[in-house]
Amino acid sequence: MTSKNLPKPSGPVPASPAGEYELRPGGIAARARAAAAPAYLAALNSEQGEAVESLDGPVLVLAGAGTGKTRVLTTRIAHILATGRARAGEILAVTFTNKAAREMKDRVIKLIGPAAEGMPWLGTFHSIGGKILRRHAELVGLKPDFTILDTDDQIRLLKQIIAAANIDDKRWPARQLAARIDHWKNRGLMPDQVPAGDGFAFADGRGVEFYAAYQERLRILNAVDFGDLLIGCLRLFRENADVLDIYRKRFRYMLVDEYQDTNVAQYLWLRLIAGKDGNVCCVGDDDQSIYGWRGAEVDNILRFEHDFPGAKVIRLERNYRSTAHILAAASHLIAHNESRLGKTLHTEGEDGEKVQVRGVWDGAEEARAVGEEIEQLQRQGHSLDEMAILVRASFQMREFEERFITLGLDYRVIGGPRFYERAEIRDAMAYLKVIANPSNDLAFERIVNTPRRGLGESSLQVLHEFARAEHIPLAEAAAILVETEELKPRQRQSLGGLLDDFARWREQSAHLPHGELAEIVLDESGYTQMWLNEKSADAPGRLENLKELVRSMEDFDSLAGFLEHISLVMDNERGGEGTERVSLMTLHSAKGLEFDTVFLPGWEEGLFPHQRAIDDAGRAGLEEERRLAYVGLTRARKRARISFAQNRRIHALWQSSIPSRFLDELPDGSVEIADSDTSFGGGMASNYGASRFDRDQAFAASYETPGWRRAQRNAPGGQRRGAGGGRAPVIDAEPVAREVSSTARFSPGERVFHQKFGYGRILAADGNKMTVDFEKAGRKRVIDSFLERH
DNA sequence: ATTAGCATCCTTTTT
DNA sequence: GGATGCTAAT
Repeated sequence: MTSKNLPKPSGPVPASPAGEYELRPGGIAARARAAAAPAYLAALNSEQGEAVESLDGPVLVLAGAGTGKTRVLTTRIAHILATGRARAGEILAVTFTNKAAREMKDRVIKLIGPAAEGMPWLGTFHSIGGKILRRHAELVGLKPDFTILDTDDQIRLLKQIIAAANIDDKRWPARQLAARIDHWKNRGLMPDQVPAGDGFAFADGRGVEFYAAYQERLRILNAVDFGDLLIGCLRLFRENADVLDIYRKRFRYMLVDEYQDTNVAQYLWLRLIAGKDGNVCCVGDDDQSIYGWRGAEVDNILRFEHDFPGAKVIRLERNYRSTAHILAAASHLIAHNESRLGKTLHTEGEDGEKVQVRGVWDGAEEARAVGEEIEQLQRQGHSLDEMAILVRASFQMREFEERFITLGLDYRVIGGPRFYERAEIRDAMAYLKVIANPSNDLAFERIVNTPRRGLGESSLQVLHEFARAEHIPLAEAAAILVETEELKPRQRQSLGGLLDDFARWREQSAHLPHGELAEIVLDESGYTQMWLNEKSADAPGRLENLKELVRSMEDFDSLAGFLEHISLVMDNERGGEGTERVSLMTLHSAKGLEFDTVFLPGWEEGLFPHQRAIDDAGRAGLEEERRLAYVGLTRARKRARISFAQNRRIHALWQSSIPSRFLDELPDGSVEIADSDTSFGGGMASNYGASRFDRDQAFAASYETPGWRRAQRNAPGGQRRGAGGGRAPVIDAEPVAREVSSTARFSPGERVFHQKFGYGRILAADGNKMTVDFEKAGRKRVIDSFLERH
């Protein structure tokens, strides 16, 4: 541990900003000066301490799972403040999510008191980017009150652009273009910087053209999308050295959380502000990089020392979360990755239980087994809050939910559609946005005919044409048009009524509390009524959400403040739940969380690792999947339970599956095979053990299931997989074209046997998909390779 | 303007 | 299997 950066134990606090900086009298700062080492430092181990105290120059903290990453980050901030090296306003601290930002702020406050309260530059990349951009909006062609579009608005805008170019948006969907543009923005590319080849990927080379048109539209609307919050800054900084200079001087210390998740644009942004040798501290874990598919560049973290010459790299390898067995399993697994900086996690804790692996017949049995185990743990006094099921794909959740409902087991789904993404919230917001800013065309368009006012496409068309010709916002165009005969009387009246409503609401907004205003608006617009009339099952929930929205508005003192906040923040926090619940979520959303017991179902080839990941990105994709497995395992403090099913229904088709290769990558000594006595005789679970551990053969090759034996029998050499069965070939790390059996192996009328459904007769064949009328199970669609002639 | 029927998609998710 | 989104029909 270095101590050169420590404040001199009893000497005066460093000069300059320190003098201006004061904590509460007699607070921690005072004690820090008095004591040899401040209390907050004493709580750290030596590596953590070094990470906190290495304040000068670039530092990369490689923080393995459960090694106290957040503690380092927050203590570092506290340390900077307490030693008077910088004031709160001189520290830039960026995170990816608002949740992480909030948590960081709370913890700093806990460490050194409310002095941290006013950290204006602690936030997400986007919120800070937005803040900077707003201050200098004119320099990049925007007005300071620009609106931030979300994905939905973005797509509607792109649809218009595609339609305007007379392109079939069926063949070239706006979603796809949005994804492309997003991708470019993630890499920090403006339309004129997109590599020539890239543009051809959309609509025969018009992608870049549309990108440019989209940016132009945004500028006219005085709007930006999420990506612009960053690349807008890039442009601002590059074109205005003086502005960049302001921030370079201001941010004496910079901290970045989850550095492995940064994309190129974020890297460039940071690099511009920090320079080559700024006091930047990036904390991350290359082994937990799981967002490559949305633009994160693992390379950023792998190349850190190269990008910031002379950077100090500190590894945090002491794990405080998991038992030795869990840690061993995770470490052994992740060691199979090639692209990594390499860390060896260790713990001083107990061995604990081994990681349990269980083979089950199908998804239903998997859910049953997990449910049973949860109930058993519950009976032993374990809290449901300390158990989680982490799935690879969200469709896997359904089976668990169904099971838990029949068991009466309380569960909560984490993730899913965010509160503010729900249609009813977005509609309500659109009303408020139009009130706050009449020239917000996208918001106006969204609600002009919601609820139905007879203002359909043709009316809107007229509005659009007029607005465009006159270069005025839609609402303004509407105000003029209602005075004319352009529209049919009914439309004219309806639109006029709406405009009058808005005028009235706008008038009221000046003196009414905005919560109350929102209520009035939702009521008088007929929006509430619209949902009351709706008889679908989710209508009551939507009304509930609207109430929640009104309630949450009361926390803000101005409508504008609320709108700004909500476009960037608003999480779907479910506050005040009293009951204990099991958590159900995807592996991705589990990052950063921890539980005593973690269930990891669905470890099957094709599902996990996911076939698409491998097809799209080959070895890199596989490695990211492996990191996901690593993230999953390291969420567990005491118990990790993995399972795989032999049969799984994917897109309404039954497929038999091969256990995940990741199972083979777990160390024997830390894994045990669960004995599952299933309704199917329980043979296979122990066979799994036998083949894997007793005979010490390549696990998959000796895996004994009826389906597997059959596949082997069918193969000419009795060895190669997939050779004769017409089934998908070995799922490999490299992209592999799926074998399609050209000839149907069965014809209608034939009698067949299926492992799961028993005997039946072929009704129809569609490629390799067979419709079979089973004697016991009824009519099912199955893949031909799971059928046997009988 | 509303709605039924049809095709198509189906990994992960934040801002 | 199911959700979603568009077309065509009323």
